[in-house]
Amino acid sequence: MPNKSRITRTQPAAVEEAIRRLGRNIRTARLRRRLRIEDVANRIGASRFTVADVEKGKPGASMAAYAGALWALGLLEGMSEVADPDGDEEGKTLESARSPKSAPRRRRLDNDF
Amino acid sequence: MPNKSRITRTQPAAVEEAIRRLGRNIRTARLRRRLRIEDVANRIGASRFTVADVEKGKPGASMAAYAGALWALGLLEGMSEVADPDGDEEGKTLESARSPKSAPRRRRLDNDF
DNA sequence: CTTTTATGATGATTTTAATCAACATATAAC
DNA sequence: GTTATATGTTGATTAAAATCATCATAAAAG
Repeated sequence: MPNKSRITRTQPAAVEEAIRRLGRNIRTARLRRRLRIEDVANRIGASRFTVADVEKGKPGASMAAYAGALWALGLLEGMSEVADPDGDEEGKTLESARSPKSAPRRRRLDNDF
Repeated sequence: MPNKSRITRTQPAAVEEAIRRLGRNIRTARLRRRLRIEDVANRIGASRFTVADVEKGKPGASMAAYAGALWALGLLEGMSEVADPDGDEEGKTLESARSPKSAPRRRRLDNDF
């Protein structure tokens, strides 16, 4: 990351916690399968340090590292359900029969949020 | 990433596809909520470019970026279920009543996989 | 159609992720 | 207990992520 990388440092507590939990889950799954960190690393072409970061729930680690670890453990399918449009009830309710390709225009000075 | 960054380049097709799908799902959820890429970016303290990368399913983008986007859309909870130990039937079966803190020792020259 | 805004694309800059080496520690196997 | 292996830690190196600026394109609103 470059310029004032805010994203990896200033994150809502809920986000950091969710990532840490995912890391712990991955670690639990690996140990249950009797695999070493290095085994997982070898399967996805990464170093043991990167996989260790994933298990620690490091926010800055790449999605490729997390998804790769899940794949190596046979747990990738669960990721496809995250934010699945079919399960996004709130989104379906908000959607007004249309499927816009860009967000609606904002009026000038409409700095909401 | 540094030295010969393999992880973000050499990924199983299934991993890349799963990440792309997640990105598409995030985009769909955002549009349903009538939010701009920039709105999501502002909520998590990221640039619009980073959020755009997430929606494109860029493997190298950080987990913080993906999780942050999910959080901004109220979809973070789904992430907690990924690799959830309680739902990992295969893992539970493999686990032999014990909870080892490190993987089992490997005999010399046991370069499996 | 016109206007306005959201998004895409490219290139440059800066911070950091991913890597490796070396050593320390902890845990499993015996 | 001893031994061997898995994991943790620290610091250095290098490539890439995140950022920003700018311009181009596309789509919504009127």
